[in-house]
Amino acid sequence: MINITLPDGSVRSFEQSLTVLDVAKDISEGFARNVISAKFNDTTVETSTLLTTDGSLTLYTWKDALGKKAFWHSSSHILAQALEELYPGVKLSIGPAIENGFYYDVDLGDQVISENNFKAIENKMLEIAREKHDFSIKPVSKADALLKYKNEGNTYKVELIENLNDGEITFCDHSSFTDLCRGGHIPNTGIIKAVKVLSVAGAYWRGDENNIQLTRVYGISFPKQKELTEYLALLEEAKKRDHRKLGKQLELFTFSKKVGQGLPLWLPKGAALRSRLEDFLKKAQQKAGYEMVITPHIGQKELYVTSGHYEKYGADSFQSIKTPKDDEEFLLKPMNCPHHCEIYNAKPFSYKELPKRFAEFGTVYRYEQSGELHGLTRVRGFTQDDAHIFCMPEQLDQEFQNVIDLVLYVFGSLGFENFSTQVSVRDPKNLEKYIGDSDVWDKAEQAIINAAEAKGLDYIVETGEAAFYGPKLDFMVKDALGRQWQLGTIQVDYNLPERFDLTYKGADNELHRPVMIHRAPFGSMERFVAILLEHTGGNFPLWLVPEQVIILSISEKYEKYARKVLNLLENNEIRALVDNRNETMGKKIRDAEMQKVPYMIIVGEQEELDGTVSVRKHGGEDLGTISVKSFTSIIEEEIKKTLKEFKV
RNA sequence: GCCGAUGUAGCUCAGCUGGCUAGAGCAGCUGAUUUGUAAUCAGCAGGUCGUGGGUUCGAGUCCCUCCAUCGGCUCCA
Repeated sequence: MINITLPDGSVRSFEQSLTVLDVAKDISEGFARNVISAKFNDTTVETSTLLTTDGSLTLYTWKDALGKKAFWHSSSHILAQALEELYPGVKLSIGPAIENGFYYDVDLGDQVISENNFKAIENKMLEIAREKHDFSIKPVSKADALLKYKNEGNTYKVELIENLNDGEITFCDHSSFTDLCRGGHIPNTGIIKAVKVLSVAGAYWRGDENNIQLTRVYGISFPKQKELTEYLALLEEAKKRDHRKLGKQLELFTFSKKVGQGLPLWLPKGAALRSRLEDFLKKAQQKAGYEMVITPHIGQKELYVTSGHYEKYGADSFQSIKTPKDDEEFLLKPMNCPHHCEIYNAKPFSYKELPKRFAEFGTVYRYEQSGELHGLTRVRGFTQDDAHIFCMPEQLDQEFQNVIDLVLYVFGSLGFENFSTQVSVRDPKNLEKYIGDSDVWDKAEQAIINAAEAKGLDYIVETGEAAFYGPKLDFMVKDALGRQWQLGTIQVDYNLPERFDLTYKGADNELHRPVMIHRAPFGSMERFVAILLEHTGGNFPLWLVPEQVIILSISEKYEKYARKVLNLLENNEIRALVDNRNETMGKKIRDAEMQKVPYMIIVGEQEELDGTVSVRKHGGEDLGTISVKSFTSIIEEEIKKTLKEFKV
């Protein structure tokens, strides 16, 4: 007699051992047809797994995240089989399910896969799928497992197996195909009805660029053709929100081959938008007790030797700028902290004056690898909304929490709700990557976790993601295609104060060392605007948008009245412009719609006579004919709703 | 930096297996039209086909170099 507990707490008793699928059938035949994977006592199992003991069982269908995982994991086996058949001699390495689909990393020798081959791979995969092969898991001894792959000359699998213990090695079979595998499959290949090979890329073995580069084939699969079609349509939709496309369309920024790659040029509308963002933050920072400072774009090499940046990044950065005569060397500043440390050092501070909070929209230059550049999200010259807080150790927790409040305020004002927070700490296996004593790092990491806890953030801890001088709390947001980007960041640093010999006079009349917080709520203006573009699809909040209102005159006869309305709006600090082109109303509306102007005002004979305006919102909503005054209050109300004051 | 792909007018794209002065729509300019909620009509102008080299009687089309961009990998102070 065995008892199986289901997620709802109910217990089902069975006379004898039975498979996962049997339990599903016991619940309902219909349900059982949809069950594709399961978890038994926290271990992923197959639907064919025989249950011999009491335990709790969770059954998954395609609708569950773990069901999808099993589906895509199984699909990657089929991809591997297809590749083996199409590319003789291919060596398999690893092939997991990912957030959207799966991939397989293979060593093709001197064969090459390109987009032209995708169709053939898909067809082969579908052919295998249609044959409805069962997936079956079998235990294999380490010796046998090694023997198989040594015979095949597959060093990747051999390396993987060598790191496994005897007794925990399993192979998964379907059709004529066998692969080293931990398990977690769907019942048979026939469930996979639609397959798409999405892309092919190079990927270093074990993620290490010193290793050989394998070929990574990305794919996705679905139980219905319709779902694949919908997914591909979704991808197409997402591409329309690409900030590079929108930035061009809305004339916000551009790049020039002559100026250089990764060096963004802000166009008038983009520059205005950006300075509006800066003003917004300046206002909040002023309330929070920050003081603005300004520092130059270059600094003596010695400055970065002191900070430790030169040793860490000097070789892979823009190289030094030399002077005509003397043997001086300057570097383009890759960050603002060393400059701010010297501002702190400009005069002695008493503990009574701390914390000092120096803020600057500081433009920095970093030599990013060419393959890394990406629109406005990864560039070589960018402006950080930087600030450095110098405080006493006992002020650290409170200061850090205050910064979290500021970041949350910034995100809230711009409608970022789907962000995640991560605490980035040292990689304990690579301590040589970091400067400073271990106990100081412990303190810093603890301070961040304390603050994140105090603010109730739902954070994850990422090891190895810390900056070389200190751990950080990062605010991550996804772009249109689901790629994760770091925007806001808050970092605790005990090291630079040491290196720059920063001090304050304590109540005990002794000199003490302050702690430093680096922080940037936006992260960088470039990246923030990019992600904001992708999130809003170019429909910025009203307070931020380049043009809030466009006034469309029906004909030249009403241009004078249009100017009058413009004037009234401008008096109320509403950003508006007049479209008095000799075009039809339909054309003017179409153009304004494509420029994503939030409000269109139409003025003709009727409006001029009554002193009113006809209002159309972006997207087509008709607000009717109203007075200019009530229109301005509509605008003011909408702004008030999204843009709240920062409360300290 | 590495793997794969792409690069034709300001923008979006066509140009088959190499063959006469490289096409279209939009944007621009000129003119007509004076317009009521997503494209009025006509005309004009605009391109050393990313760059440099090569193959060929002949290259936008084939090959190589470099540059830039895109999708990944690595990296990200």
